[in-house]
Amino acid sequence: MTLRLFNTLSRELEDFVPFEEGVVRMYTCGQTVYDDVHIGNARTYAFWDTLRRYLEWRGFRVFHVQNITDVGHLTDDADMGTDKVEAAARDEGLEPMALVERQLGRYYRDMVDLNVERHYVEPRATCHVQEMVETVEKIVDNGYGYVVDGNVYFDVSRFDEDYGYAEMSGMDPGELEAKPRVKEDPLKRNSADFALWLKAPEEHIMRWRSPWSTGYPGWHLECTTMARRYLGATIDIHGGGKDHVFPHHPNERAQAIAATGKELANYWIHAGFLTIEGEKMSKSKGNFYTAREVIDDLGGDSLRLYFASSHYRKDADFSFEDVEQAEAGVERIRRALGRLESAEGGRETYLRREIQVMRNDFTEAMDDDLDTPLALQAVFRFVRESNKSLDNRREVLLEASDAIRKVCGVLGLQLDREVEVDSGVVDILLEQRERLRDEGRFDEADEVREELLGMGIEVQDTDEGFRWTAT
RNA sequence: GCCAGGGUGGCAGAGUGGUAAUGCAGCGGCCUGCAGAGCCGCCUUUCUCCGGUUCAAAUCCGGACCCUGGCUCCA
Repeated sequence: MTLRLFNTLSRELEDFVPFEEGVVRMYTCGQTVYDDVHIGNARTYAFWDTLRRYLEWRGFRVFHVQNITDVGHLTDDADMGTDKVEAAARDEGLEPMALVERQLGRYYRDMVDLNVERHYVEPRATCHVQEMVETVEKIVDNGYGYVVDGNVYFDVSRFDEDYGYAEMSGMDPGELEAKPRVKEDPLKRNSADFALWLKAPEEHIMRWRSPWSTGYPGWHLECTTMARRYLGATIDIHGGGKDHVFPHHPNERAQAIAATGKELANYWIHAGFLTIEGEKMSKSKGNFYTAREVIDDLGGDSLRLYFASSHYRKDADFSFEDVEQAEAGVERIRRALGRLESAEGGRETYLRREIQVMRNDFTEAMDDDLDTPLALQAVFRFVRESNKSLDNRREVLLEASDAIRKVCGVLGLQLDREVEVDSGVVDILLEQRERLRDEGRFDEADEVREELLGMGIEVQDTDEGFRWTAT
């Protein structure tokens, strides 16, 4: 069995073979920290996290770099050079870097609650401008860039002739036309060309020195430069949202090849969108939720299970109801773990075979381009098996719970519950209830149960006595 | 217009030629003092529509309809 990934470059499922045996170098496009992480961003970052954890499950050593963009590139109007970070900072009356630091804090809090692991390196764009300038110099030296009035542009038609530009997106550079709403930069030779370096207008705060002008880098440059800086000339996996299929990734790729003659990445992976009521969420329509509000409402595990329950390349239509469904699924898994870990066990060992079945099914599903919904099927099937198998030896039950935790861990589930209760009081009430039940005073026993429920303690009676969980 | 991807049962969502996974919700049963959880069964001859290929199609071919995204801000 080998892992197969859908490579946007070939539009086919391909066997995944890393450049160096046993090691995976991956780079994914990260957050521009001028605003809060929304659930669409969260889905994509959670997916990279699952991909990375799965590669590790498969035995690879993974170097995963995800950038932090702390400078805003351009907004709608390509000519004006307005910077998103700068614009957001102005709106809030903050210095740009103060805004960045605040948003970065919020970003990390979201990632922690989503159980997205820290990345190997999290390079910041503003720390690498000098290296971006060097990339542009190489591109110009190799004849793929041209300078006009302090600006530098990438010559797409020249690149297309030499290497082919349309491979990933299917977009023919000759047929590219700017949308009517975009004011075409008159300094470009062709519509398909894009900026490598732009001269900063007087009022522009973000500005760096370069051989061509005091200005700022084109927005495709940071990934090209930082991926190579930390992972080497050709990386294994480059990921991003599917909106990057064009123009961002073809341009990154073109820059990298133009600068060094080497392919930037062997596998290009693109994640689908989360929509709301069938429409892409966007700031202007206001139809989006922040990851924070969903996490606060339903918890990180619910969100991770919700994400895992649809395939990463497919668009998914977000609704709170669906996350609530996922929450119920998380509870089902948690209860099964509770049973396995607290049961006394018996003498059987047949559950061991089922553990192996689950692991195999899980791996097979994940090998098929990270089919997490199918992988979940294996988990839930095993949950049912284990619920029926508490007559197995205790060590087997613990193996089973460990297997569930590991497999769910790949999907980013933590499955632990915060318990903050005064166990002394709880124990007294539980004891009291048992006594009342023994005496047949059920009405009073039920009152105690209600009282416990009010404290967040749910009591359940089982064959082996009562059990309680914190809600 | 050009490029890309979709339409599966109440909901979500797998499934690329051979009885439609799995989860959620609902209903019935077992269990229970009751409840919950758990287990068993049902909802489920149907996969947007129309043709075709095949012993056999949600799955392959042809056509239609509908939806979403990208086309230089975007996960």
